[in-house]
Amino acid sequence: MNLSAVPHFKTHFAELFHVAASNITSLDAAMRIELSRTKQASHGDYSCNLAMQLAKQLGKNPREVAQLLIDKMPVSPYVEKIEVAGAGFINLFLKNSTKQQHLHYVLQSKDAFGSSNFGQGKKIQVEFVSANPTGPLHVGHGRGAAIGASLANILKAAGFDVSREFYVNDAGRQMDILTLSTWLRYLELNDIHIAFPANAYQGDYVKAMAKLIHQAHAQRYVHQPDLLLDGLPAIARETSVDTDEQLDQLIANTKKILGQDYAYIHNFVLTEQLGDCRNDLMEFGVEFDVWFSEQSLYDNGLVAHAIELLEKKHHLYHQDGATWFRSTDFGDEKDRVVQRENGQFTYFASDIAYHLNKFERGFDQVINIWGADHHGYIARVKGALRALELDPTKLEIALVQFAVLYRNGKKASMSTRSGEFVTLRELRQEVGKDAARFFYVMRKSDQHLDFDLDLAKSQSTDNPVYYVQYAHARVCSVLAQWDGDIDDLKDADMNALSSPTELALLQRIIDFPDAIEAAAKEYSPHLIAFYLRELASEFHSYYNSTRFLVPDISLLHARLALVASIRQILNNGLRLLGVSAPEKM
RNA sequence: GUGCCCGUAGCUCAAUUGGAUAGAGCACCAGCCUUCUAAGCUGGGGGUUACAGGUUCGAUCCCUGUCGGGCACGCCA
Repeated sequence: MNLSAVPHFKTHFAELFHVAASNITSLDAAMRIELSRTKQASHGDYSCNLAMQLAKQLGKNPREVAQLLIDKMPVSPYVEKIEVAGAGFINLFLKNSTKQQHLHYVLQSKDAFGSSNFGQGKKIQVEFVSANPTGPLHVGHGRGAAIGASLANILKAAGFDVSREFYVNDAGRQMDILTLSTWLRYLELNDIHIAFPANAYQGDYVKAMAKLIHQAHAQRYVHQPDLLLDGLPAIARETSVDTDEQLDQLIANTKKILGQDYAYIHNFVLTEQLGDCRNDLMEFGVEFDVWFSEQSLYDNGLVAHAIELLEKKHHLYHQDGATWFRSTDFGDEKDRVVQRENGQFTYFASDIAYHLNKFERGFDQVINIWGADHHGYIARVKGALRALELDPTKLEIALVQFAVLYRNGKKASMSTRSGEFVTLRELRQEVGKDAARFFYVMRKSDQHLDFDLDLAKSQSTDNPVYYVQYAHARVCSVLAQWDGDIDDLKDADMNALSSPTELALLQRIIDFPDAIEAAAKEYSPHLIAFYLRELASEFHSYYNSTRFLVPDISLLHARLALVASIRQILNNGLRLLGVSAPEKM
């Protein structure tokens, strides 16, 4: 059996309604025929509001239109009955046998059940995390990582051709500050002490990198530290530097003193931090197809190229020695500098080049997952795309709100400038990968997340991760005690699965591909977390009410086919979220 | 001050993007282990969807205003 053979009831019914409606009137091309799942069993399994939408156009009351549609509808092999209800809803009831037969598809599709061709192989890029490689990832990056990775999995399952990308900010001033910080720590190891700037990187990881350089090269990079304070006020000799201008002066001096060796240290710290970041993410179950270097945009002349393009299209002007992009022509609040008075391009300039490059790589859709604090950049980036005559609707920017950690019911400190912040690694060590991944995507991503550390660690009914995993482990335990071949269940007679609980579970199983499709369409991984919780809940209830290992072989096989299917879906769903599905707990 | 996002049960959050009687989980109360994992289940109370208008067959969702909260407003990245 191939996947396309799995019936998709919503599209099936939509097609039937389309035929019916076409027989009655000419359909507006913009009109979408939508099927929705009902909330109450008395309303059947699916309902359609098409009659209410057509009522005005036809000049008839909605219930009348509904009946007309039903009369003109081709017969469906899956439907038990169709009813008009309420204000003009059309409710469809699936045959029990239709629901029961669906288990065959689950057991045969296995890992692929839930996947679809919704995305039609369209090329889609998801760019996420993209943290400055200047220190360890913190818990804020963790949420972006979890959401991005889950979304990429979901999109892939929904039939998109997905590319995961990490944009490495390896070109900017922050990297210079890290290089300076590391060199100063290195000098300290050589007994040369210069007051450490307050606004440089304070973390212990900087000292660790300095130590590595010292161990490998001893005094090789000491040079002439007495020139370091040139151009700085005398006070800088006693107290630490703390303004941006002074820090920039220190960086300039360092570059002069180190000459060729500056590149070595710069490259060393970049490699170290990037490696650490990659490792951290890998342990978190997050991997990328492309690590895209900002520096490469400069090296290949793409930044200059992008700015030239804007110039040619007359969207730039020069003022106060700087070059400005007239983004107010494209809906931004104010114009933005792309090239500074000192000749350096701004971060925005490289970002324009980066997005131009993304579009030139031929993606049908590009998704940026950004921290919510970046929302002010959306207008200018989209504005730049329009200025370059690119389609801004191809770029979707998904904002992720911050996660706030709670311990003992109180806010846990998030980040301070002293370098003392909660890292993603610490979070993983405290609550584990599974809980962290699940908690991060439990809420809609554009909502604030209260991350309860105690709850994430607790091995109790309250913890939604354990709740879902426990359902999986329970099925495994039952199947292990049965000790038969699961492949035999594919041929089981499912007619015995006719209790309300069982039929509800079967419908829930049928819904899984729709849940993935909705999550893909809305860029909303939390829908998968909610779906899994509901499936687990219905399973636990079933488990407590019904015995599976019964003497009647036919009944036994039918029930085991059902719980084996549930296990398969729990497994598939948890995999999308990067959460393990343990066989024992 | 200006712009964007948000306001749903005591708490944390959903609600198929305009559909039917707004749903879950905590917490609270009362029950269920001699039986496939009690990390589980069953039942119960709890709401003027911040407030006031408007749009229509129909609004938590769309529009306007008010109140309250978050974020952003650099030739930083």
